[in-house]
Amino acid sequence: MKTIGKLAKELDINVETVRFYERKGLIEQPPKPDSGYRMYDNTHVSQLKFILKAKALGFTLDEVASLMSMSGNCADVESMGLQKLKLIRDKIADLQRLEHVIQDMTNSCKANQDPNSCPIINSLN
Amino acid sequence: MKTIGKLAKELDINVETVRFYERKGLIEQPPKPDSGYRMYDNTHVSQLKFILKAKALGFTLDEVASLMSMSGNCADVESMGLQKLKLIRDKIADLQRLEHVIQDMTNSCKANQDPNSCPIINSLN
DNA sequence: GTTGACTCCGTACCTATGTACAGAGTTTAA
DNA sequence: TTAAACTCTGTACATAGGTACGGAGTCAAC
Repeated sequence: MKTIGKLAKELDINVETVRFYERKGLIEQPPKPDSGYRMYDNTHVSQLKFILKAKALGFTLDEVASLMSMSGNCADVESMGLQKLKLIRDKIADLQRLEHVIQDMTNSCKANQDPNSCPIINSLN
Repeated sequence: MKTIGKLAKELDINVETVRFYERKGLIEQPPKPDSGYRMYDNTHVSQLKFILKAKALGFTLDEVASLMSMSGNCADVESMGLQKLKLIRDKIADLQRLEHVIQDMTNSCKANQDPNSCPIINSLN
């Protein structure tokens, strides 16, 4: 059993973040003995690690909550993964379009001989 | 000369957005005759189109402000473009890593035979 | 000339994910 | 035993880019 400070340090997150996740209902309420201090055990550590990993994969906190409540229903989880996958791919496609546009623009800048005008600014006008 | 409502409609943006950009200093202050109503001309239309195009390329409003104030200094503009390009490429790389991880996960789900466990949930635990 | 549409200003609200702080109580180490 | 460190609750603040609203004034059409 550890206090919130130890827990946060162990997971390298902020104390306030732990309380924030508690308010959001993402982690179980820890028991609070006489002192009023939250006391955490390894269950909470596991839950928080789960949240942090899922977050790192790009799931929002609401999605993490869903994932946790699906507890093992593989079809549902897979469907959520596929949905996220589609989102990621769409975003990649978006960014690649932007990449090419901006690449072209900066190339025009490099080729530009006229010091009094800029191809990027011109194409935005 | 047109009022803010006509302008907003022409550009298909919100009236409040126009005022918001004005507060941010992105567009010139329009004259306000006796009525107190803002009156816009084609200069403002051009400025707003510039903003909308730059925004669509992924520039933040602060960056748009910089772009507009660089007025023609091609080297500065190019440098900003290259910076944005790097950011976009980093983000793409990030997303591609995620894409592969989640792809692998959902593939494991498809291959999964055990109805009582989910490879995605397991790998997050 | 009146009614409805439009505009004004200032401020609050929204999303998502936290972070910070004030003032009070608790625990721990020297 | 006392000072430092920690925790509590509740609320405000932060980012970015807007959106919404209240109450008052103005304009346009019938």
